[in-house]
Amino acid sequence: MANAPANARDKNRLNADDWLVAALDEIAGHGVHALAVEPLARRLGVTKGSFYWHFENRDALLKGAIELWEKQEQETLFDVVEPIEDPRERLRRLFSRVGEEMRSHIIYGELLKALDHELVKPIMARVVKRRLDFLARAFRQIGLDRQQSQHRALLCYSVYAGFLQLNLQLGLPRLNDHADLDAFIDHTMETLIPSS
Amino acid sequence: MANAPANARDKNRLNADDWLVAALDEIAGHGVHALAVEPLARRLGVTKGSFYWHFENRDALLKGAIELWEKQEQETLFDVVEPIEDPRERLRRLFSRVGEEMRSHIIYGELLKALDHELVKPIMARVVKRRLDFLARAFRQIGLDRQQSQHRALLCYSVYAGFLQLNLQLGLPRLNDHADLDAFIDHTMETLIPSS
DNA sequence: AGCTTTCCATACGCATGAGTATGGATCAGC
DNA sequence: GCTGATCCATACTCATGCGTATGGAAAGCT
Repeated sequence: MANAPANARDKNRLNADDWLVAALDEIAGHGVHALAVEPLARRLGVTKGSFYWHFENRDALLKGAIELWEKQEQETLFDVVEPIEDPRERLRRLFSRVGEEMRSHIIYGELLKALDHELVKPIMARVVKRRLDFLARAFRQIGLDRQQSQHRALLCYSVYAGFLQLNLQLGLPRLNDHADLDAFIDHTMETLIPSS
Repeated sequence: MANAPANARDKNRLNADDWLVAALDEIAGHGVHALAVEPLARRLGVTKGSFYWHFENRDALLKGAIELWEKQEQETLFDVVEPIEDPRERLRRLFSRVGEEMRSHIIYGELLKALDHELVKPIMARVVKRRLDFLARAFRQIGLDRQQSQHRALLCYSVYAGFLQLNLQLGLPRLNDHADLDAFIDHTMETLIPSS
């Protein structure tokens, strides 16, 4: 009875969550296609025998890892930004998040690159839809009409997705130090968030 | 003497260019990581023996394919857009290209997803730099200062890169038909290209 | 103490893909 | 019509990764 106490690490044995966390590390470090059970087992100091006790197969690990990320993401990001009443301030807070919580952005960037995977696509589809709706709602509150709000939301989110790829993979020209990154984010907010 | 007449297909034997074209097809269809010589050989109706005659290894094929794409891309896109004098019109022409020449965009999107590959990164780095400079130059001519031009260029290019991922992989909500896509592109141009 | 559940190691089989070695077939040129 | 270059098939080796089968050790319960 009672759900397993999650990350217990009783003696030095593993549970499913340990594998999920390690899987997210691997995704963050080398991408979805690099997520393989044997290398992961080596990193955890065990063998495949352990893995196939906790999971049905590799896809189950991948699915669990992504859903864990989705859960953490929704808690640590939207539950903080959502309650802000002023829509402009809410958007600004959201934009400035790009310079923080790197791990989550990195994982998202890797998931974006794996959208062709049949397991990743549906999960990401609902994540993207939720975020687009969130953005569109804010622009709606600012005063844009329905169509403009949806377009502006997609525009903003495209910036986010594209910037992640360009900035994380290539070390974008001149954006190494934090000051320039902040300047760029400011420019982006001024351009994409209507002021009047 | 004289360079081999490229795509000659003399009898029914292959040359290096045939492999490069097929490689780009494979990249466009299933991404860089799916580019493998044995499946490609099957698709071409030959065996690996043929491949290793024309190429040193898989990396050579990948490198050649990307550079072929880069060459075609630079010819068919920038040589057409570059000569337009009015910077705003030049940018608009560039933006509207997103709805055309899908194959090239698809390949670019796949290359974006493979930026972690050591062979892809340097090539894409120079492609991105060239395009960012191109964009920044246009904004400079419109009247933005140096910093603003660079920021706006990066902003535009992030939109491009991100939109590719979202639109090509997920079938973005509501943007199925061409009319909505055009409307979104119009919205993007109005937002990102200064009017006065 | 004995039994059961939980977690993991070992040792398989199977598939895919890279790369090599070698010989056969075909075509050009003399 | 012989020769050499070109293009490709066949047949390997090697490495990696998935998934399974099975037994063993440790922990918990009774």
